[in-house]
Amino acid sequence: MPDPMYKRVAEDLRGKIESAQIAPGSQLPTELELMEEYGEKFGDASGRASTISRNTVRDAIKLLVTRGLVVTRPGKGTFVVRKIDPFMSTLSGSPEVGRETVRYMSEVERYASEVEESGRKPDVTVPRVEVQRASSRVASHLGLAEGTMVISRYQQRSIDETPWSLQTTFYPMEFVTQGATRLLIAENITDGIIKYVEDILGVRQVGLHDLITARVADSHEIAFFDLPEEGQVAVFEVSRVGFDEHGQPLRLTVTVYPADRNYLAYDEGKVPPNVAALGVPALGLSDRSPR
Amino acid sequence: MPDPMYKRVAEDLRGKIESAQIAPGSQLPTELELMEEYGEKFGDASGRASTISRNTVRDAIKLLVTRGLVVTRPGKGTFVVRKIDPFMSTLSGSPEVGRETVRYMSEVERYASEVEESGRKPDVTVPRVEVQRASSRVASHLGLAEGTMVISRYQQRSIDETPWSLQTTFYPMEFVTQGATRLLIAENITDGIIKYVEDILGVRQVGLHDLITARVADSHEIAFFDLPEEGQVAVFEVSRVGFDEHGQPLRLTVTVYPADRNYLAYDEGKVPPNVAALGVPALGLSDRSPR
DNA sequence: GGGTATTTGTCCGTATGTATT
DNA sequence: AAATACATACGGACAAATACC
Repeated sequence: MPDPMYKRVAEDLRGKIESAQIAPGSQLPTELELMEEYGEKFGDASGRASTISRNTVRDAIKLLVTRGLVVTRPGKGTFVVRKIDPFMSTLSGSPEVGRETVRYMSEVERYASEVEESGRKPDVTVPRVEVQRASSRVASHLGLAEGTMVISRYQQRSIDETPWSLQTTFYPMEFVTQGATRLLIAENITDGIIKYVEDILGVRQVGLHDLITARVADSHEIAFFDLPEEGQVAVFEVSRVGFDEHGQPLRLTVTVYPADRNYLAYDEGKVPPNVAALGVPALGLSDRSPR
Repeated sequence: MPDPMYKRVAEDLRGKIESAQIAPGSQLPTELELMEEYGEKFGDASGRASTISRNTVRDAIKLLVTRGLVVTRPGKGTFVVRKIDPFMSTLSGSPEVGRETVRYMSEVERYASEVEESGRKPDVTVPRVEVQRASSRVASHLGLAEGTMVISRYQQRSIDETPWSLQTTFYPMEFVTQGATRLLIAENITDGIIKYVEDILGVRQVGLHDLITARVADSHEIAFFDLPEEGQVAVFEVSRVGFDEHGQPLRLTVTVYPADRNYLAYDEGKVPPNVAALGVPALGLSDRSPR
C-alpha cells in the first residue's frame, strides 16, 4: 500500500469521473455513502461493517476540488464539473496593422464576427469609462510617468449568455485634451476607437506588442466568470500595446480569458484558411511527456 | 467576524508574506507556534493560555499551499516560495517565414541567443528520438490518419541550471523514407531541422499556426520543473504547426512552459525594438478589475 | 412561514506514521 | 537514538445551507 487512503479514494473517484461513470454535472455519492463504499473497498480485511472516516473522505474530495474535477455545494452535495465548450480567439492578423488599404473593424466587431462565425451568440457590455492615475504597470507600457492621468474603458464579453472575457483599455489623457472627446463617452464607437483616434488626431496604429501571462483567477474574476472558489482555474492575461509610426505607444489593452473556456491562436506567414476549424482534440499525455 | 478561523489565519499569514514580513524562502513558524500565536490573536476574549487547534492551523496552511504561496516539507517546516525571475519568449518573427532571403536559425539557436541576450545561461538536452503512432491530436494537426507513424523529438530546456520548458516536435515518418534520415539521429542539427528538411526534400516552411492553452501541470511536469505537488502551478502549452507552400503541415511542435517563470510575446507590424526590455511590472488589481 | 431531515463546513481532540536533523 | 515537524487517520460536536413537507 504505497499511497495513503485519501489519495487512493481520490484516484478511484477520478477514474470514475474521467471514464464518465459519474457523468458531468451529476452528483457524487454523499460523504456518508462514500464512507461506507470505501470502507468495504479498502477496509481492513477483517470483515464487514467497516467504514472509513468522514474526514478521510473529505480529504479525498478536497483533492478533487483543487484539481478542478468537482465542486461542493453546502446542503446539496458534490458535483462533477461540466466542461465548457471552448472558444478560440485568433489574436494575430489584426486588420489595422501591416496594410496600406485598410478595412477598419473595431475589436468589438472583430470579436463579434469571429464568435458568430462559429455559430454562437456574442455579447459585449457598454464600456465603463473612468479617468484614473496610471499604475506603474500602465505607465510603463504607455511610456508615461506613473500617476499620469489616463482613460480606462472596461468591458465584459459573453458567449451564449456565459461570461467569457474581461477587457480594459487605457489611453493617454492627452488624446482627450487634443480633441478626441468621444473617448470619455460610455458607449461603443462603431468603427473602432483606433480609427476614431486616427481620424481626429492623425495618430495611426502600425504595430502591436502582445504579452501573455497565466495566473490563477482573483476574487473579482471568480465572481464574474462563476469559477469554483477553490478550483484554481487559470486565466490568460494578454497585454496588448499599440504603437504609432514613431514607435510611440498609443493604447494598452488588458484582456483576461479564463483558460477553461478559451484558447488563443496566432498565425504568421502563409497559413491555410481552415486551420482554426480543426478545433482542439483531447490532449494525450504521451504527446508531451515521454516516460 | 464573518470569516471562519482558518481563513482569518490564512489571510493574516498571506498579508505577512506579501508584505515581505516573512521573506521569500524563509520558514514560517511551526504549526505548534502558530497554534499559540493565533490562539492569543484570535482566541476567545476570556483570557490567557488559549490556543487554536492544530488542524485549524493546518487548514490555513493548506489554503496557502493551494494558492502557491508556501510549500511544506515534512520534518523541516513550511517555507515561503521564492518567486522565479521570469523569462519572456518572443514567439513571433520566426526567421524562417515571411522572408525571401533567409538567415536560417534553428529553434534551439534562437532560444539560446534570446536567453543569452538577457545575460542568462541557456541549456538544451540532446533530443530523445522515438518513432510512434500518431495520437488523434498529433494526427489531426499534421493532417494524417490516426495511428500513422511519426517521428517525435523531445528536449528539455533550462536557464541558469533551472528547468524551464519541455518541447516535443513531431514529423511525418514519410520524411525519413524520402531521405531525411538525420531526423532519426539523437543529436541537435546545427542549422535547424526546418532548413535540413528544405535542403533534402525541398519542403519549405512558409507559415505557422500557434495554438495556446493553459492548464495545470501534470505529474511528469511537476517532477521535471520541481513544482509544488499541490501548488497547482499553471503551464502554457503552445502547439505550433508549420506549413509548406501548399498548405500542407510539415511539423507539430508542442512546448510546455510553467507560467510561474515564463511569459510569451508576439509582435505584429512595426514595433519599437526595445519593447521586450520593459519587462513585466507587478500587476495592479485595479488594472483589470474595477469594483 | 415554520420545522425537520439531509448534506457539507468548521473546529476540536487524539494517536500514530514518516521525514529530517 | 532522540527530538522536531509535518502527514495521515480517526473520532465527535455543532453550524450553515438547502430541500421538502
